[in-house]
Amino acid sequence: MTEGGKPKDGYHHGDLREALLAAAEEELDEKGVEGFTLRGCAKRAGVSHAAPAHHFKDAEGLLTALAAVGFARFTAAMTARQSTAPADPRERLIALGLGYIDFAISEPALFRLMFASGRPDFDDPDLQQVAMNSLGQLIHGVGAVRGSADPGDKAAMLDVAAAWSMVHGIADLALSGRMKFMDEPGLAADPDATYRNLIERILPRME
Amino acid sequence: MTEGGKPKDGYHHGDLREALLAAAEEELDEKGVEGFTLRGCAKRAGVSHAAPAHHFKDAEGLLTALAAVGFARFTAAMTARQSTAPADPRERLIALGLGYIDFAISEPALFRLMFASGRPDFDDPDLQQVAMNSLGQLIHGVGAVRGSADPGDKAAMLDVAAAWSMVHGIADLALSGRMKFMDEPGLAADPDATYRNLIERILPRME
DNA sequence: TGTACATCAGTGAACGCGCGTTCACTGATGTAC
DNA sequence: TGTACATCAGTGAACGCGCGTTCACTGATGTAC
Repeated sequence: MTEGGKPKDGYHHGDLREALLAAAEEELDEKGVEGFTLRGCAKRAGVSHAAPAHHFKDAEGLLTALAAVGFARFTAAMTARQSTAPADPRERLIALGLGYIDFAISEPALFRLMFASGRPDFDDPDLQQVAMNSLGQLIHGVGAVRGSADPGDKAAMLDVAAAWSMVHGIADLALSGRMKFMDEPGLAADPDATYRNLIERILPRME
Repeated sequence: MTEGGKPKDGYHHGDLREALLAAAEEELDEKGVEGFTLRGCAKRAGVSHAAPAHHFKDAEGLLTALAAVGFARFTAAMTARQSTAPADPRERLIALGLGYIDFAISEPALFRLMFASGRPDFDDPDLQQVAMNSLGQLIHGVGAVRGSADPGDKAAMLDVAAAWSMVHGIADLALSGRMKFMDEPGLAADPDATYRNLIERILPRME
């Protein structure tokens, strides 16, 4: 079997499942959740339109798997940002938030699929698992800022909700172009500085 | 001509435009942005599927008009909440935010259409106007909290972005069921108190 | 080492469906005279 | 007040299209013997 999802021979694909996921991502980027089509994915993968049925039950099945890939990448984006941050818990939480926003902006279609569409099956155990991992990362980051206080009590949950809401709001507004009004008053070049300024506002109450 | 969008006679409708907007809202509620269909709207309005063409160019035209209706109602939801709030600018801004969240939760399909879909034509002047009104209300509310400081400078824009992001994030997460994790630690009955707690966190830096 | 066979991934033709669009039409209304 | 006519909202049949689904099939692989 060849590596990397390349065709194995002219007939059997070798790793059509992976190829379909990649195709589905392209399809999603270009057509959006609304125009997403199973036939389109098959065509992109260079395969007959009946072939996907061997790997995914239907379009929702493919989108569910794609959403799971998205959450894994989402977690990775947050980790990546954190890995370049100073050890200070506040800095690490800010970095996590910037990673969250990074992901939304660089993969808008995937972000929309994950957070603003009803198409994936969110009861799917795999999807729930990876989504939980992402949330866990956030809970952990907030917990570190809070120090030794109980990570499960109401105050902690409120802190998590505050951090999540702020960061998610920034991401969603930025992704849909609604942060453009910020470009006018000559701060121009550095959106990260803007986002950092916003995220910092939720820190004071957390300590 | 009869009032209220009722049929005028068996043939001409009387106010099909309004009836189609109402039908489109139902269609959107039930099918979501993804399943929205012009034929479905016509059927709901009790009219042949070719009739809408006399009032809207196509499905996008109808959705654009519906989004405009949505923004008008959105503004009204914020105003309604503010009208029951104490005169204190901070209380009024919190009320505005709660109105924002109210709207998202009570009209999720419309909110999605307005903030998380590419289907309406956001370059449409009418739509842009009503959307601007909503944003203007927010800018005004933040300005009141900031007092006499320049409402157009960078600090003011950052305050607006902070308030907007927080409130929008809460709304979007609540609407997609992702605030459910807050239900566990026995705060149960009063989501408004939770949202208020979150919104209050962005006030300190604004004064 | 070679042959038979089960397995299963992929093909391609066929289907029915709902969609948007077009078009000749019809019925109601309002206005000119 | 009555008649002719232009206007325009709505009808319903027809169309082509792309979709998902089904089905008999074919080709490659791996395993039993």
